[in-house]
Amino acid sequence: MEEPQIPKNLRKPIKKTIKKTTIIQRKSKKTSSKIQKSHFEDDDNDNESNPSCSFSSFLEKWPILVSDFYQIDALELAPLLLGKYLRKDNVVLQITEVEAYRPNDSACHGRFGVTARTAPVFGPGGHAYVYLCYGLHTMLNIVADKEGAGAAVLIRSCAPIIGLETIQQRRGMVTEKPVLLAGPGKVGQALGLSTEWSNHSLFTPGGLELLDGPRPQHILVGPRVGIDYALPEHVNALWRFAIAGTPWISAPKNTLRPP
DNA sequence: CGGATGATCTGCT
DNA sequence: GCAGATCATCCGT
Repeated sequence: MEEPQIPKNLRKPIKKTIKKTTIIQRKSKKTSSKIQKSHFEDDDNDNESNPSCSFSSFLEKWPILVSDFYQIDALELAPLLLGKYLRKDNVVLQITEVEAYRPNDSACHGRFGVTARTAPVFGPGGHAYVYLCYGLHTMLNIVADKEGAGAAVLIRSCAPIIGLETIQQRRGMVTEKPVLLAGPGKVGQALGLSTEWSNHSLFTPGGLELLDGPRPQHILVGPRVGIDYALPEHVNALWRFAIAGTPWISAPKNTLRPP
């Protein structure tokens, strides 16, 4: 699988990148310990904070989720995905913000039926649905529910867990701030996804995998982003979910509230 | 910090 | 043709 090129308008002049590096690296040491704190129930997890803790012990602690996990309504699956880990080779991201898209949902890509692009949405749960947005952003969804249902969960934001340098390289910026991974297009870019990853199985070892993860203590809900074309009942539905307290949330944040 | 804008391609409202 | 589950940059406060 080839590494997708960074689109021209998303590239930065080399001068600026270097300049930023020095500024950001100074700040990052302070913030990193703060970010790790206590948005999760079992906080004995030393994998993220202890650099000497090996990659393999992380993988031992958080096994790949099985196919059965996904065979439920997208509205039920979406909040369950918060805190789980996305892994592709040496990069691991933790899911912090998602949106559910469902059958008979005027905002869902499946609303016109099966097309070449949306076919994976109608497949069995547990596969990726990756599509190109605005011609340049790759958006990662996780297909939900039984075969034929037509439901998926959009991954809107993640926190970087392992492989920060690879993530920064793919994103074309050296920072640990939310601008690195808060937004669905950024997640796709950080994972190095192209539309060729659409329909990839997430429960089969190799390639892109979804691992179990800690359960968030508190969850926020809100209306979904960027679906003004949909019916009012779907525009207003509170089908966006995020981990309470995490900085890894896309805009707008002020529409999120406790359930 | 907020609003406007261009990039770039897919499927059809 | 055109709008779209977006993002980074530019220019104004």
